[in-house]
Amino acid sequence: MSTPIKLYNTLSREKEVFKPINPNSIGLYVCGPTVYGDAHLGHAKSYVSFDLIYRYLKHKFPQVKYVQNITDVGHLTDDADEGDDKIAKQSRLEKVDPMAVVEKYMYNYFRDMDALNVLRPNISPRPSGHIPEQIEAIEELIKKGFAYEVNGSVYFDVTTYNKDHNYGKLSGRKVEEMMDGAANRSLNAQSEKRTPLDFALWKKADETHLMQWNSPWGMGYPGWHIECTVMSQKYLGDNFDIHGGGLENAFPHHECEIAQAEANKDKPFANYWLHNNMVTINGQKMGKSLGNGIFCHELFSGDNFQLTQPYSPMTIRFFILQSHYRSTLDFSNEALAAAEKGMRRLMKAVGLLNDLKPSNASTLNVKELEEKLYAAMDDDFNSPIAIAHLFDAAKWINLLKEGKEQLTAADLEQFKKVVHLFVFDILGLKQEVSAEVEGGNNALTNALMDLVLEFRASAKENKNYAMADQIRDRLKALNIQIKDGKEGAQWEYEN
RNA sequence: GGUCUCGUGGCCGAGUGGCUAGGCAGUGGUCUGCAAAACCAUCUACAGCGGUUCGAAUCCGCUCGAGACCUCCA
Repeated sequence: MSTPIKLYNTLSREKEVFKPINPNSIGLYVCGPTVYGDAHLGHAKSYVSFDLIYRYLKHKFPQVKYVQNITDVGHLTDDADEGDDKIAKQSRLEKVDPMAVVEKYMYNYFRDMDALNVLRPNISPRPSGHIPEQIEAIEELIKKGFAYEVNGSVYFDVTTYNKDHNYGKLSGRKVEEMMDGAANRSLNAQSEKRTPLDFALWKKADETHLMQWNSPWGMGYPGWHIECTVMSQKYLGDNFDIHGGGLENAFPHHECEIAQAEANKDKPFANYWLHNNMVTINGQKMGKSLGNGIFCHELFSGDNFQLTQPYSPMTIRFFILQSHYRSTLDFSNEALAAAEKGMRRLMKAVGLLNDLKPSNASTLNVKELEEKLYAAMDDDFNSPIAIAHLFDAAKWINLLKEGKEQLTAADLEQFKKVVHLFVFDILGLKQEVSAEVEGGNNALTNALMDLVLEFRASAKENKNYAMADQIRDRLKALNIQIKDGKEGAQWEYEN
């Protein structure tokens, strides 16, 4: 399948045909988390979305280099230039080393993403491990006149940069307008910056600062934006294909990344900018200050006052994929419960694929289904449309099983292949099996269940419905559902 | 205040000039000893008011409402 992918590029504000720099190796950089706390529903949406994009690119191209940073220094609590380092602040709260904070939450992050079946990036670089590279880039910026040092800190000179470049081209802002806006706002008067728009490349650290490194400007630490510029270019080249991240980072973070990169290299940075949208909870933004945040592990356990029940990782993933990555996604228990039911129906059907028997003729158009699925994904990774088509496939599977539709052996093979490809490989869904099922002796269980169903069948034959219902009810209590059909009864676990 | 985005049926959520989105819930049916599951059928829409057009949920304007960024957040 070599149909072109169209993707919405924030730089142009329209859908563009994706033209890779090198079709044999796609470069994808996505802003990763600052690991000072556990991953929440917003992280889940963001990284499931980019996982979908990564998976689809991987399917369409021979190689995708996926780089996603783990921020472990330099991300401040207030704005890019003031306030405390988030990691340092958390380390004081937890009374452990900053890097212990990083280790803990990084592992938790990967644990939760693994549960969501998010594929790991090829490279997860950390800024603390790229201090020399960042210093080098800052020195180059100073040398080229795009940055200046004040008191051991270094700032990017937006005014100078904007003379020959367009600062604000990503977020659609104009420097003059931002200056006006900034002038009207009560910013700290004694700032070292020449203008409020300038941003920190390197910050001076006093003795009490927990994470600091030596530099040409004395002891300090890198600014937040420079890490992404340096690490993306180090692993993907000065000009690479796709840069992704959360919509809230378009300004200033991504704008600053572009400025740093294009000032230094004098060539375009990322060709395509992809931004995913946010999660709202009952229509309201999810945020720390609102106290309505939900961690991934809370979703999985149900342990949060806003949750009426636990939701499995695949339910969360499916819920996220049922909306488009550029749309806001509104969380509610009702919506999650609906997603859970829908997903179970879909996955049950997919699980029946291998039981289907071929016929002499086909009554369904597999080729058309395949084309629709590709068309959906090619159109800016439209997973909700793809899922809608997969529900058609689920309906087909059930009808095929009942013999109401037919497929030839060749079509059936292709049908299985396509459904498996999109459900498992591209959408990244997987069958969820409870631990007790997985841990059980399946061969033995199957044999025992056959026996039980046999007894029930003979009870029914003798019109001993009390007995038949008792068997059904008792099995129900064990989370085993009996499904009567004209070919006899079947059973399955309800997770 | 500035910049931008969005308002779709009971709920979630696609679509974006004329063609069924889909899921969940509801209703009727097939099947069943009865259920469940599955399948079939079906109801409820495009915030409001103008305008453009043969035709608008889709384009334009205004009003109302919500949200994002500008200050930490995926």
